[in-house]
Amino acid sequence: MSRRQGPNYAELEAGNYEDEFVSSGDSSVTDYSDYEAEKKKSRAKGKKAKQAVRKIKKQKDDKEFSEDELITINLDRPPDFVPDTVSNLFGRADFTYLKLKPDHASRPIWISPTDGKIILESFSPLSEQAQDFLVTIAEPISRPSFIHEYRITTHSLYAAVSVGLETDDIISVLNRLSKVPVAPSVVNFIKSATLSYGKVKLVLKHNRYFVESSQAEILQMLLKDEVIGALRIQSETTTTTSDGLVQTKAPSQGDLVIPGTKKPDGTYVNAEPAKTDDVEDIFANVIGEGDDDDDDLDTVHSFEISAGSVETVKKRCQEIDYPMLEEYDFRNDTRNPNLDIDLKPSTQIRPYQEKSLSKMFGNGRARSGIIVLPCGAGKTLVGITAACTIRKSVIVLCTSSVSVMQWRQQFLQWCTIQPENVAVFTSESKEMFSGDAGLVVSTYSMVANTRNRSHDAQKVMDFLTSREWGFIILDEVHVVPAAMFRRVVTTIAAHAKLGLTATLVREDEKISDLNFLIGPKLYEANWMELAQKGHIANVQCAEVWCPMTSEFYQEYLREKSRKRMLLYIMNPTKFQACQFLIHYHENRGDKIIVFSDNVYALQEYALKLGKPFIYGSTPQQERMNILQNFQYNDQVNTIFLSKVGDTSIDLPEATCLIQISSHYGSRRQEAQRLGRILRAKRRNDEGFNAFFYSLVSKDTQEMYYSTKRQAFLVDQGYAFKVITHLHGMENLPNLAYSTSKERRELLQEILLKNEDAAGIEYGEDSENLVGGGVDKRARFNASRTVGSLASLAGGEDMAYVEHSKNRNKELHHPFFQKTLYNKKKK
DNA sequence: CATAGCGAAA
DNA sequence: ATGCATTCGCTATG
Repeated sequence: MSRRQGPNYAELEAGNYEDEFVSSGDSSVTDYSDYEAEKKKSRAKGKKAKQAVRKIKKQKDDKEFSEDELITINLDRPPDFVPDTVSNLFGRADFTYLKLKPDHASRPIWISPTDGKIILESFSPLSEQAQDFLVTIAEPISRPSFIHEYRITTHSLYAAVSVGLETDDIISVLNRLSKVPVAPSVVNFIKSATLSYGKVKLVLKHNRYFVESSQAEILQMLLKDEVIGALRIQSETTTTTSDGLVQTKAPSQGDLVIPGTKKPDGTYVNAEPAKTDDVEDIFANVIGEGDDDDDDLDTVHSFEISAGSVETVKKRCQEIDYPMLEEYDFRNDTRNPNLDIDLKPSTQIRPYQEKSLSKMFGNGRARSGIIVLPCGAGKTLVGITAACTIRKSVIVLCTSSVSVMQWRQQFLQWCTIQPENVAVFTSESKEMFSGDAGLVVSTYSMVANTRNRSHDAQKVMDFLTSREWGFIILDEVHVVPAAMFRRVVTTIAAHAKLGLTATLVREDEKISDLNFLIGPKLYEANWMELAQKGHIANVQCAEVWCPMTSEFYQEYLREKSRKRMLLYIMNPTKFQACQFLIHYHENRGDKIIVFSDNVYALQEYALKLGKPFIYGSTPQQERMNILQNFQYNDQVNTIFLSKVGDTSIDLPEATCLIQISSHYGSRRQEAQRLGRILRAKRRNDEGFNAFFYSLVSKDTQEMYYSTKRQAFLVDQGYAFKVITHLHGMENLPNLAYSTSKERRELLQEILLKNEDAAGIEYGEDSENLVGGGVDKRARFNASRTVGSLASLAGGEDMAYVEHSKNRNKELHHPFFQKTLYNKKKK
């Protein structure tokens, strides 16, 4: 299969380079060449790593190829293949001089010599293992169906080293996977970037912070640094050697078992994938559960710094390319009391959850870092399992008090922790656990609050800051402002930190902050892969182009940006499309969520269609009421949500999502919203089971934003289908705004509403809508006849037609009556 | 004493 | 630069 595909593709692609990237004067500038080839030779490796390296060396096809053996890329083929699915591919540089290895067809990746970009053919049989490896050592840039793009950066290499990979492993595996010999520039970059990585550790012992390394020279070097040297604390209580450093015994490793990874028959899930050939063996050794420690030395050296200067030192270390790893040797921590917590025997964790945890606990200690999983993929369970592995006091921070209750509930559901050991710290409940160790769930704002606290809150805060925490879980790390984060991380003394997020937006200032505030990215899941394996829903994404009606477009052209927005959101055609899609999917048996950023539009839409809606000022009680009805009441199949739905509302499983206002091109929001229907994990083998629509008014600004917003999802491999015509929409009974009179009235209303935009008072009506009640405003469209929809001209129909009405309903099990968190009294 | 409503902050 | 949603603590109300 790939034998056949590989060469073809390679040649086509090669041919294409010639045509597409002629004369490459402006190849992207890179600092790779700046790294001189010969720094110091990398130090002796740990035994396991050595074994892995030896094993690779043994592979027959890993030999060096002589110049004669390499194939010059054929430039005479026509450029059949246009690589527009991958952002920029190799830029505009000319790589036709690269020589292919003779067996390039069986090797899945290309590596650019100039900027560390890696292209992976995801149809290669080796692709899955290669992906495992590449996400470890490189940043995923774009992962559509056939070709994936990665990039090696200093950050990604840092992450690779911190999960236990060594310089030589990285280079040899890369070389083995690559169709072309890995360029010396790339090798040198990897060497020089990783040489200093993973050598310095930050260790919290007895509430004091130590900078630790197995190499005294490195610490001496750090102490000579003007920033770090000044922050050192000389303490009398510890004995120091002649060089001024403290010497202690290096922590030893052992056989750590992550709970939940055992199958019922007692065998490890780990051992499950049958090794079919040596290739997999290599990957298991090199990438897999890399439990090799950094060195075999039995002593480590350290010096102390104050808790207050931790952040400065960490930042400085990052700057001088000696980033500190934070590790917690929890099994040898006798000072902090153990927490009696374990996963319930029935709890099984999934392979990718286990994989992410194995990155965290790879060397028998708990590494600090970030795990990236799409929403609905069980981030919470990963956090809980990690807590059950460490078995020390845990503190969980989330963004809202709603998720606080969810975390609490999940902990009680999945593991054996006693309810009296669980404390909730929010504005409405300020608890402390009574035992030696326990679990605290709180919010960022509660902990990071700088304003004056109530007396109780202060008492709890003192409790939190006075003790040493084994583990801190930081939920939704991407939303927390850096400043607040800083405060949290510095005020709470925690040995291990785990950040959880669904979307780690790259090339963002905040993300690099996270790198030294929490740690490197330990694991990032591939959405498509999870969907294929049935862990999350398979989603069909579509962008529906709704032409503006002529009246609206006239006004649109006249108005300023502020009013323009309202006009294209309230575009009658869009409204009709929305109405049609709701109708269509309700008949399919879907549960539908409609998102609108704009509160005014949200209310207009919802009221006119007679659907319940939730926005900021909807009281908590009523939200619950609406959500309960949405989940269990067959009459309520559609709800409208404002931005509240993005975070902090526990949405029941919906299967269809419609976006009517997608302003401000935020990729993260788009991803987050898509995540709302990923939870609906059904029988994926039957095709798509969730639908995501973006309604866009044609020829307006929206088009631009929409493309921007989709970028993240496209990079994750989602294909957006453009729908220009909704088949059958004209025949929908009660189609709104089907006469020009109605449209004119709407336009008048909008232009009027625009003036007094502040005074919108429909909030009080919303309780009437629960349970499918129809608002008085809905009667206007009660018996309208269908008008012609000349404006909705277009070629394509909706691409999929499914008529099994009850398919999706089957999975709403009537007996799943969830206990209401707000029924609970403190 | 519980709860709703308000303003401030970020 | 602006809108939206959040949370916290205070205060009025029965």
